[in-house]
Amino acid sequence: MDFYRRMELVCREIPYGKAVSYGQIALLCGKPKNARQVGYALSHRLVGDHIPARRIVNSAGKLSGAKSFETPDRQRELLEAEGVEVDEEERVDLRLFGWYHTLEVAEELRRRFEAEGI
DNA sequence: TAGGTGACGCGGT
DNA sequence: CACCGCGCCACCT
Repeated sequence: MDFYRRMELVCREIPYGKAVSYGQIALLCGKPKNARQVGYALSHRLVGDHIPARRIVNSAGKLSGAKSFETPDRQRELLEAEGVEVDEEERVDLRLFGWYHTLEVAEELRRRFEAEGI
């Protein structure tokens, strides 16, 4: 299975104005223990730049990858531009802006991976 | 092959 | 709350 190709499809499902953790992405990709790999893929640009990397934060809501953007505050600016509040600690409240995917979304993605042999 | 490094996460304190 | 220790795993020396 191609984890990075899966990541691309999963990331496209993250809604505008929402944020999600590395762990959630890994889970949807079928490898719940690979949260670190999600960060690795993003920092090394292994999944293309057309995915909403700005919406991926750690489980505490912190913008842990901000330093990898054009400028250190770029991620915060992009998120705020779509209505996501970021506090002075570079953190978003996932209870308010977190993306809680449905079982339907998870199954739909699984079917797609299966169908496309990913 | 062995050891080090993280855009990580969880549980304990 | 915060901080810390530890498990985790793909990659890179």
